Amino acid sequence: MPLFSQLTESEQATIESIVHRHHYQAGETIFAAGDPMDALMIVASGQVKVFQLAANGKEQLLYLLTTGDFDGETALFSQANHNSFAQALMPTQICQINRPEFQRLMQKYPTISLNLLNEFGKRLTDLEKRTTKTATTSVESRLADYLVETAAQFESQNFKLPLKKKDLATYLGTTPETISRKLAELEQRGIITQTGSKQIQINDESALELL
Amino acid sequence: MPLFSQLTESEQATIESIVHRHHYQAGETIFAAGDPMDALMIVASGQVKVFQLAANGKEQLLYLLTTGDFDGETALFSQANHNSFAQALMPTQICQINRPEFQRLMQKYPTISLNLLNEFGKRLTDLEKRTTKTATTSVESRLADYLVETAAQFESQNFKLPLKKKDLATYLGTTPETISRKLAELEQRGIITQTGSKQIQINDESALELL
DNA sequence: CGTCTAATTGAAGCTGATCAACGGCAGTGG
DNA sequence: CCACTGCCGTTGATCAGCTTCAATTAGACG
Repeated sequence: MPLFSQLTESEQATIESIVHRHHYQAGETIFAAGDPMDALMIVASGQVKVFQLAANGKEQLLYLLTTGDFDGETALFSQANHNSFAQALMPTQICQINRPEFQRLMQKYPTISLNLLNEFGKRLTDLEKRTTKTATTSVESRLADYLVETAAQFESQNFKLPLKKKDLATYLGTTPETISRKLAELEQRGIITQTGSKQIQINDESALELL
Repeated sequence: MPLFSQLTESEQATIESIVHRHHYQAGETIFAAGDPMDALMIVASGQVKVFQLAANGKEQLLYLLTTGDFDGETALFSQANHNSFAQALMPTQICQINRPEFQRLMQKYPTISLNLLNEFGKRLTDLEKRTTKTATTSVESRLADYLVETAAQFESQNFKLPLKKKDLATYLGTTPETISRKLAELEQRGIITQTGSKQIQINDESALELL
């Protein structure tokens, strides 16, 4: 729980008692756009995708949350509704803290708001970068970029995509067909190899980087 | 100064004494990507554009700051470098507060960090929405959306674009040529009228909204 | 008044979306 | 254990929206 990492064990235990736990199966919706947003959601285990739906029905993947990630902070201060959807991608444990209780925590432990500010900052920086990439570069280079970043996360040149290609497409602002084609093209050029389904082997990282 | 709005007058006066003032002319660079980020920047008067440059040289406009807006918060906690550029679009007054002094302020007046959190939240929500729009809808509908929002800000159906079309293009993730064409098309359809340069008259707001 | 940048307009080309059909894999139920 | 049924992913063909390049005009500012 990075949010509470600076607290002592007994303090963290107090938080345990405040938290409400929920379990979701793969495919289940955790919240939908329009739902009142009155709690902070922390992913205890599993994987959650957070996305928006455009008026034309197209999906945009915003965040992929895994253990320790959280969401729903935006309106922990002012009342508001969700503007995105959250869906479990696998069996997932969620902890929730209500707004009033979270506000009390923040007052008691100011370090929490600092952690929050840091997390917000990271997210902003990340989104700014993604916005720029999506608007100014080709699908090919966005995909290349994603592969490099993902390899860095896994600390391995051989990894399994943590996402369905369908979702990866909406993350990169494109379609599954295009992803499929571009990956095939990269493989043909010898830059990557697709072993199993979703399993990717990077052969020439520098080539990827200069796309 | 929305950041300090909850403080008393004398407290705000104290802040006055901490602040470093700078003046920039139209076109001047306030900071560039790679510069060390060690101060919070507040726009006292004027207009500032914050943008990123992609590897291919293309520009992406992220924020347009006017009086009272601020930037540079992302690294008020951890040392880091700017990843964007800021440029004055007209004669502009800037107030700066160094990291250590700002941190002291935050400790003394916790309301400031709440204000910061709120502002971060707004920015995140806004960016998420923009990312979705850019990735999932046509230039036409993004432009229509922008016109509606801008009219709402000015509280008038007849307003002057606060931006050069060139910059508007990078804001909407397209090119000046396309903006020009789309505006001409909207005018031909009778939905808007372009009176002076940059002066826009909305004739049929509902038509814009359903694009 | 002259210069420089912004904006417009035209023509051409390309990237990527869309539509449709097929193959494959996984989970389900008999 | 096998067959059935969806969904995911792939591949092909077509098409449109937008970018790009180039040339011209308009506008801003000293």
